[in-house]
Amino acid sequence: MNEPSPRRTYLDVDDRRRQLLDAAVQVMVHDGVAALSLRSVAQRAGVAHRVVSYAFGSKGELVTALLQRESELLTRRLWAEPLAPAPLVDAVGAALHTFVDELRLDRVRHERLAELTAMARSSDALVGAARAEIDAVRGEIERLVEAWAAARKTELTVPTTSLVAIIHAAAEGLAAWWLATGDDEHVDDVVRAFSTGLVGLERA
Amino acid sequence: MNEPSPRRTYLDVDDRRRQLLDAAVQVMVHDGVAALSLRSVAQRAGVAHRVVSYAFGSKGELVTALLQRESELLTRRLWAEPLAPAPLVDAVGAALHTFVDELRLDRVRHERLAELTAMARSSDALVGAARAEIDAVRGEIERLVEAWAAARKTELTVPTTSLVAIIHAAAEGLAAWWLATGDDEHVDDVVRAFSTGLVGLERA
DNA sequence: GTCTATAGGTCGATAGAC
DNA sequence: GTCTATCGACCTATAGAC
Repeated sequence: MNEPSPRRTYLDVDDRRRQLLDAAVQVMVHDGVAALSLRSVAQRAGVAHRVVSYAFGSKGELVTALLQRESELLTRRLWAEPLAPAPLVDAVGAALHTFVDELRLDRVRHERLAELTAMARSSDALVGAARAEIDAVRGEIERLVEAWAAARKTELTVPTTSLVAIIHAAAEGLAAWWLATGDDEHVDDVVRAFSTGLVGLERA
Repeated sequence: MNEPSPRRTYLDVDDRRRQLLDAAVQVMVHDGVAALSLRSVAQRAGVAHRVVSYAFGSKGELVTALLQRESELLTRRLWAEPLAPAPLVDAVGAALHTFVDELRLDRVRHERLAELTAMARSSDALVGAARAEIDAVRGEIERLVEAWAAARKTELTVPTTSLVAIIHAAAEGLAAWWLATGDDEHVDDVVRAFSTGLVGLERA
């Protein structure tokens, strides 16, 4: 019944952390953020729960690391594609479509990250990480916009920060609305409206 | 130290529930969703924690009732103003400004409701309530759009459901983006872009 | 008011890497 | 032999249920 030789596997702390974060993501996706605990993560990873304490020091550190890694990874994925060197309206419209497609590929995971982020905002210990996530998103969008502007060689009629804020808000809206409703039927309408809102922001 | 006469106050179950939900809102706003417990709510209301069990049966029922009441109340508040009988772009732009103003009046409370809703989506017991919240929002927007259309006597170039989805997504975006960033400086830009996206949806 | 389950945190011992 | 990572056991606080 019992294993003949318990054969411990020894990992470097950094590797162990990565492995445990993978396990944490699985727990979160499968059973929800509320199910995250030292024990559930340890069980999923096949180690004693003490190992999680050892690797992260405390649950707070685990959640902080999880939020950081997930938000960075998923944010990068969502904004991986460069903006096409086309008129602003078309470029952003295409980007928003790509954005939704990316959400679709890992719907539950994005949903759970949203939950984790919402939770983080009301926690003194995590509010910093939530703030960093938002800054990272803004940064990614800014990067895309600047690359696009350089390729297009046209001028904006508004400051870059305004355009970034608009695209950011549109993306948040798309994410929140689609994750909540799953309304595939109206995605095109919403994307079209959001991109149409950009007319006049680029000087011909 | 103790009150001389403990003078119990007896309340009808419905009144007691209302009072406890008020207390729950206070706990949630003051200490976050994670701090919600039978005991914290009871303490805030000044009753024995057993009373909360009696009134709601279980914590799940308490949270369900809380989510229902909060989402209905706040949704109604956000969409209380009728759409002005003006061109669609202007009417929706004004509505979105009102929407943000309303968010501002009770920022933390809206933030916490968002957290509660995100949590509800991954809970089998609460997903129904979360779904109902979304339907209620859609219903409110639909009501406003229909009243506006009746007053304007113009036609839409898209189905009503499309316009509702667009406004809904815009509102979600505004809420998520503004609650996350608190970026008052760019609210006007975002609202302008979102309403500009509606050009052409109304037949002149 | 009490019981119990859960979960975070900690200690001593040990297996395995170097 | 020493150091690091691992494990199981234990303690305590919290919170839901009865």
